[in-house]
Amino acid sequence: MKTLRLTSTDRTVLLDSRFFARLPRPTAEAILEGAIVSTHEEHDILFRQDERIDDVFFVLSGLVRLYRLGKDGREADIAILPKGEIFGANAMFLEHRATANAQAAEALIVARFESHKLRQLAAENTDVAQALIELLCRHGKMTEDCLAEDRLLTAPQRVANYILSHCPDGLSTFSFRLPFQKNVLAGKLGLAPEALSRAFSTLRQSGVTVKGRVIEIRDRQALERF
Amino acid sequence: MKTLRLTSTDRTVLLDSRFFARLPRPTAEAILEGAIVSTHEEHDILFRQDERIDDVFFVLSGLVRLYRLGKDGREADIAILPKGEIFGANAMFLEHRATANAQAAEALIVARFESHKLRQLAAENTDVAQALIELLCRHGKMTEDCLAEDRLLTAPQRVANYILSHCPDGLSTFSFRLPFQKNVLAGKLGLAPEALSRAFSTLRQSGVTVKGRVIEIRDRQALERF
DNA sequence: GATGCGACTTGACCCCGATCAAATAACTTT
DNA sequence: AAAGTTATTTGATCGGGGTCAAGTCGCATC
Repeated sequence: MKTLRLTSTDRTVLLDSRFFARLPRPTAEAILEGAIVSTHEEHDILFRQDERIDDVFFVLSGLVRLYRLGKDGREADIAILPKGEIFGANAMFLEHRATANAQAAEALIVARFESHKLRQLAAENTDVAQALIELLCRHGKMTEDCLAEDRLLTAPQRVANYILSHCPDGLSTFSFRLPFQKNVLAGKLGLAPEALSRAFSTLRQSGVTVKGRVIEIRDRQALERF
Repeated sequence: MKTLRLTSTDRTVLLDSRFFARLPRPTAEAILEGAIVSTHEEHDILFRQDERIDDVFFVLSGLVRLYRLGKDGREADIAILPKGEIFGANAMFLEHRATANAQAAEALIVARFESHKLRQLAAENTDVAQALIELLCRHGKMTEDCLAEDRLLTAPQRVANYILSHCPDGLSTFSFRLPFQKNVLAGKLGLAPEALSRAFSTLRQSGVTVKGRVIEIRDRQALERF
């Protein structure tokens, strides 16, 4: 891990992100003040479940995987965070204890902000508080979605859903590139890699073609029916 | 459904709840102003997923079940809310759309507050905003816990966990009464009722006795090992 | 374009938990 | 307390997905 200071492109990524974009510019700048940037290799651990953390993290580039560990060492992904996402914010209000492990799912650059400072700001400034509230609502809803998918959908259905979530409305045929390794996608969907693979081959009969990381859809309706 | 006004015991339940207790009394009172109370029969639906809701709800007595519906009509519980819990708050910040169905899991009394008013208050008053933030963090963590349990634990392990969460530290032998029907517990744990029943009989060999709603533990350690 | 390694797929097998059906227990009502 | 519900348990069966073991593919490197 190497630590650096914010570059000007970093600032752009930050200020354009959902969280900061809704804040008045000076407020956002105030938070950026004192931010530290660090780079990490794939598989590096940023922090562990139940560990004390005193920073809030922001993904400048790369991918973070949040996961919990079972007693037997098995891992359950809680969330996959791409560029522009914040994590570790909930720890601020939960005794500063991380609720999950955070790992770089690929080469990664993060910015970190002192959480006591951010928390202080949230306590004084309603804009910051609002931004946090919206962040937490969005994350909460995503976790709920995940839980419901796990309980209601089979593997092929989850994959179909995932694909559809990347397919703009209206288009019936469509193709895109997976934003990460199938490995990671499997974890995100709560599946073993083998199960993801099998799900893709099941979906072949509904017009889904997989070539490396590129997914092609021939028939949106068929997927929706699945 | 019948609608009433707040009784004085209602006020006590509200003001003693985690959400309101952390607010300055006058602020709390301001929110209670204009609250409406309604009673519901078991199985009544309070609102449906994606429906517009303009209130935040508070459980005065009874039990609420939040669940999502699958395309095939199957249901997945997102949360079970006992007396003192708030729900529907996240909708305030998500276009006023409910993220799940809400149903009375037993005879129920709820208070409701106009969400635009509460939201307004949160935007002006940092105490209210803080209270909301903490609420959302707690709920978020609970959903995460649920997701991780689903992915990491077998049915008997989830049940063992649930029992342990009701067993004060230190005690090795212990007994308590389930706060709701096994039916509801099954849903909360993401199990079919039959699976819950079988889980209980599996745990019998680890010193768990079930008589109606009463659960008795002979050996805490055995449960923890499970 | 050959080589090599890691990512992905496929096959075989098995276990957990869903589902359906039926029996039993626990409550309500009367 | 008897009758009728409604909850819960138990049995039997089945399917989805996890795991382990081979392959095979894709991609980077030279």
